[in-house]
Amino acid sequence: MSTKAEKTTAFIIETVAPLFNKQGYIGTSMSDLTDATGLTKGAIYGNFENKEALALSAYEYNSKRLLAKIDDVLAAEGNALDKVFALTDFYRSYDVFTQDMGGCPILNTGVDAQGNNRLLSAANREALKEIEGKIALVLENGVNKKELKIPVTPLQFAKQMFTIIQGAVAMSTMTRDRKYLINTITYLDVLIKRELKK
Amino acid sequence: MSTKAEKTTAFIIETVAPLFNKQGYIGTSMSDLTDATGLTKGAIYGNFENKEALALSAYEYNSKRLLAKIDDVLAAEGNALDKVFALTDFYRSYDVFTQDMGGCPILNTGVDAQGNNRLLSAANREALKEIEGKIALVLENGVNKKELKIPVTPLQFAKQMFTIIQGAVAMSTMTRDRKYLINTITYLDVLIKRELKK
DNA sequence: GCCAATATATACCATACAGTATATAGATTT
DNA sequence: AAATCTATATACTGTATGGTATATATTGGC
Repeated sequence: MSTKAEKTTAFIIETVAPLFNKQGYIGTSMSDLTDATGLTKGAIYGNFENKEALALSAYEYNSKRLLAKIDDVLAAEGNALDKVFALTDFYRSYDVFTQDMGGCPILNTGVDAQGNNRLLSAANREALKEIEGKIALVLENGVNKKELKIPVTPLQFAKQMFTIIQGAVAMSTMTRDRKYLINTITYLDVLIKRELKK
Repeated sequence: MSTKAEKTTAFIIETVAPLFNKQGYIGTSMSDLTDATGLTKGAIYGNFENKEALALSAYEYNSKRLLAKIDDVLAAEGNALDKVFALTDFYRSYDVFTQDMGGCPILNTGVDAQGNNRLLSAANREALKEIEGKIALVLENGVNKKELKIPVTPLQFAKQMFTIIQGAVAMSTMTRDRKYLINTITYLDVLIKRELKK
């Protein structure tokens, strides 16, 4: 159990993840990484095969943090509707949550990797799918327990919800104005109440 | 009137705009540009001060194309509601419109330039503001002519609408699935009918 | 069709890039 | 504590980068 290497591996990932997220894959150079970590190329290449492998690990680190948080939020007390509102509540201050990640990993990597990195792009699509699945599951359970009614399939509603949320994330990211998050989530809550009320 | 230079300047911008849009500012190298245009660095640097100035021109070219199209769409026959639906209709097949641009310039540049290029980022925010303004103006005219009622200010409603639209653009871009566009716009039309009906 | 002005191509710079081979330091085992 | 194994630092590749100085076409005015 080589604890030393595992620790530095983890340290590198944690330190480097926000950089990749903020600056993109190509926009982040190896010297950015050595500067940020205080380590040398030797250390980094000793722990990762190449820049792409590190970027992928960094993305997985970010997306797993987000997914874990969403799990946590969706595990809120109460019925399915309470869980859904716990989620919208989380996204209301999503900018705060993603601050030390360097922004929304889904949006940033999803757009950045699009034309530049197939692996990252695929990992991003996977993460997206997982989030939609988690939301859909809550809705499905709610339907089964007759806590709510949905006009479409749970997955479809989840996709619709998440699209609106991600729109708010995109707009507040691009304009650097958190009002987009706040106002859109407020409106989304109204919509959810209208649509899901039993 | 040096027609020659003006022509090549325009040619360079047109040829290069989709590349910058697809690959991002840093992700697009000067050799990408010489390859795509068939010109040499001498020709490019003879027409543009540097890479950044060219990228900015390319972005302006794309965003102006989009803004002109939006103007065109919002000039549709009929009352304000007809114009709004002409807009949602345009966005329903937005992926087709942006195909030869290399994707949505607002989203791509908005996210890419965020951490890498202040000028591009500012230009993008400006374009965003203009789009919102155009939509808001249509709504305002509709209110004045008593063609529709809005529960909030025209600008606020425009921002809300555009956030949902941009969410659909972001999701369909990241997943490469145009259903996000189609389904979200369909739902948005329902919402608009509900909210704006006089 | 010649000449001046302009526009493009060529050849070159310094620097930054991702990546590697090897040396040194640090930890682990006995 | 010695020896061994592992992890990090150093020094170095070759290549690509954005940018420039200068040479060569190409153009438009007369």
